[in-house]
Amino acid sequence: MPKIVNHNQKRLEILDASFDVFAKQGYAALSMRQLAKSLGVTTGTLYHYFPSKPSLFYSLFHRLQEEDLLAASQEFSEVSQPVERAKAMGAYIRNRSPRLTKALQIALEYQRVQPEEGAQEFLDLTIRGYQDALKENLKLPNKESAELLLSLILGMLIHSSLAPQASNLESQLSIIEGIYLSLLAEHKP
Amino acid sequence: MPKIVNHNQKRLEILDASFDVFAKQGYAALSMRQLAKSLGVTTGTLYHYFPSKPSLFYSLFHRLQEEDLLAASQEFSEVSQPVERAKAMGAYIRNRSPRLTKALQIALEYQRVQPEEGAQEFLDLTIRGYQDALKENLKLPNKESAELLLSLILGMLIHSSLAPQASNLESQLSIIEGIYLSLLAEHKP
Amino acid sequence: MPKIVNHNQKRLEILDASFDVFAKQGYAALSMRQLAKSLGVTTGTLYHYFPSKPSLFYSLFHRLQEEDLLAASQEFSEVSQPVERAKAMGAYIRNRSPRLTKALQIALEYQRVQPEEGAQEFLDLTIRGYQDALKENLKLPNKESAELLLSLILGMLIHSSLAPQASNLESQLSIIEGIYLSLLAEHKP
Amino acid sequence: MPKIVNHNQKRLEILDASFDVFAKQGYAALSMRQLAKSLGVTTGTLYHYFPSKPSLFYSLFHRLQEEDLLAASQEFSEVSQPVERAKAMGAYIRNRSPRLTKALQIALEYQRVQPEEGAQEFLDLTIRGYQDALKENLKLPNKESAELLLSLILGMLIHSSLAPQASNLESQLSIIEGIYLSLLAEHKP
DNA sequence: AATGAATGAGTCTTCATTCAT
DNA sequence: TATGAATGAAGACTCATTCAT
Repeated sequence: MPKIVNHNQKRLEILDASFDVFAKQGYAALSMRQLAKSLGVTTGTLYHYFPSKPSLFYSLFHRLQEEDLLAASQEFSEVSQPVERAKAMGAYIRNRSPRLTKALQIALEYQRVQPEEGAQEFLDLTIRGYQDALKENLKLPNKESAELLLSLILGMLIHSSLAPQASNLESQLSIIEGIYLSLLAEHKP
Repeated sequence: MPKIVNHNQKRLEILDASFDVFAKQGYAALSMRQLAKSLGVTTGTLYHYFPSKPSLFYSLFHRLQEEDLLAASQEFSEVSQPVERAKAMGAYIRNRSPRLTKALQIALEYQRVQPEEGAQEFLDLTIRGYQDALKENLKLPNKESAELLLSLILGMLIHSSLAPQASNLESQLSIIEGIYLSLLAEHKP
Repeated sequence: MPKIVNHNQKRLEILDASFDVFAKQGYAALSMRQLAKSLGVTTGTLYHYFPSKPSLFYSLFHRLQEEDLLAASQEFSEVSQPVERAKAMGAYIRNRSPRLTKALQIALEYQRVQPEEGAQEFLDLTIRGYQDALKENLKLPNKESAELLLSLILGMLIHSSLAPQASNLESQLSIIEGIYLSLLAEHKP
Repeated sequence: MPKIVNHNQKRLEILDASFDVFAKQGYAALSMRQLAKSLGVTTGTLYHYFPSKPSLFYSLFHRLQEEDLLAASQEFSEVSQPVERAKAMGAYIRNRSPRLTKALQIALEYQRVQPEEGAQEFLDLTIRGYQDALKENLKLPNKESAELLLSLILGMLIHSSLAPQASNLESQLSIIEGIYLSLLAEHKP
């Protein structure tokens, strides 16, 4: 019984430690041996906890998404005034942009690595989860505005990842806050 | 007299034919043998025209970017009324979204594959090129709005690529057109 | 008819130009493309004059051996006094040691490259040719002393090639001259 | 607990078993696959113990040289009379000539395979090691005579390897013994 | 639970060689 | 005669994975 607990706990430790390594190197360029070395274990140990490389990667992705959704709903709920919500949203993105960027890169690779059936469906669900969280937490009037806001956030992250020199997160964030408020306004009167 | 082959033209043919294959499989998952087979040549031929797999990939990326910038500047210039420009922009994205998505995926992998110095700089320049094209062709009032619009477009492409079921391109496009017009309006009065 | 003459002449030009390249790079490490490039021709041209890489190499070796034997018999004959012959021998080795070393390296590789029957026999004949030339030109009393003298020369070349810092050609040459004279003396009284 | 294998010992076993294979085929003509097959392992195993083909070859060469120097100093020390030392030397060469020849061939290829800086220096040191061993064990009067004797031995080995039919090891050995004695004598009075 | 030795298929790349022009 | 495009087998090396201990 206690073994099981430790087993699961160790699995999670491995996943958490793998996040940065995968984000930095990418799935294909990171061998199981390198990953093991980075974590200070051996390949045998990795295979003791995960049946295969893809499976480890999927588990990592699932865990990420769990955590992110949880964090999102915790962080910018509890704010009632639109203007304050707008600022909370900006702060959330600003603070978490490095982590969100890595997570996005991992999601993009997840799609490539997994050509099986369920993967796409799972991605769809995940994205929908983010959208719903946005809609709820930011009290958006409809699905379309949540969709657009998510696109905008994804785009900013991709943009600044692809071309850090050509992208100014701050100036974009303030425009986004404006867009958010106008999305709210459109449906208020 | 040698076998008559226009070396440079054949290079381009190979690149053009490689586009879809790379976009579909991704860089790492596509072996030179598979690529060669897809193109109906042998690996030897590939290496006759390109010194290595990364170099082939870089050439592909360069070519893409050249073409896209050219197409962009040709397509939605020549339109004078803001509302018409907004529609032209929407049409451009709608028509080209599959190709733009592939190109974006290739750009994202380009970054991973090429950790050398010049690559990041080149990506920055490329993105700036797109931004400038947007600003010019859409007569945007300032750099910031071009930046934001590009983020929005990138985000939509990523969004619909990651989760086609959870993303409605059409509804987003009409919102984007509105945003474009309001970006214009802000600086008009 | 004149075509044939040119053909043979070009063959020889290629062989002569190949000598240094093969000596420097070694057989295995020198590709036909590299060789062609070094000579300022194309691989096609190489294959026009030689049916294969081994055959080109064999031809090179044959040519070398022809030339060397000729040069040897020309150079240190015509000297009647033992002491002068000893000095002529020393001078011959001193002057030609770089070329002789390269030729020896090529001979050693020839053996490796050619596992076919005739090759060993040909090498035996060649070495015997050198021995006979030594015996004749240096008026050695018997086969054994020619054998030994050749070993000594080969050894010096190998020695100074393997470890230039640990080998002093000059001091060895003067000892060799002494050995030569004592080999002569043993059978004179 | 891991599979119990003494890593270092297995390395040495691989090197020892590789000696004959490399000596027979030569470095370039021996693929890692062939070598692995000869040793009854897989290429993966080879690369588990050696990071690359050159590195395996270098290790082999280092090991050879270690062993040879050790054997030399053990074998023909402990003999006090010059004439007996001369015979011991002859016996040593006679008994070990096949192995010495292989080692020499490997040394010659080592030079080709390794164009890096340290290699030439290492070869110089090695050869100097042999020379010093000769001088010590055979009580030679000076460096020059050790140099010459080594050249002679190298030459005999090369000679009989290149042209076994044209070379009589026995007759040369007896001449060498004489030369050795006269080298001793020159400096005795 | 954990190790790390072993496997062998697969990767990128090179090369001798052929052949249409 | 000469070119250089094309071939495909083979080379060095890597990697996910298995398994004896």
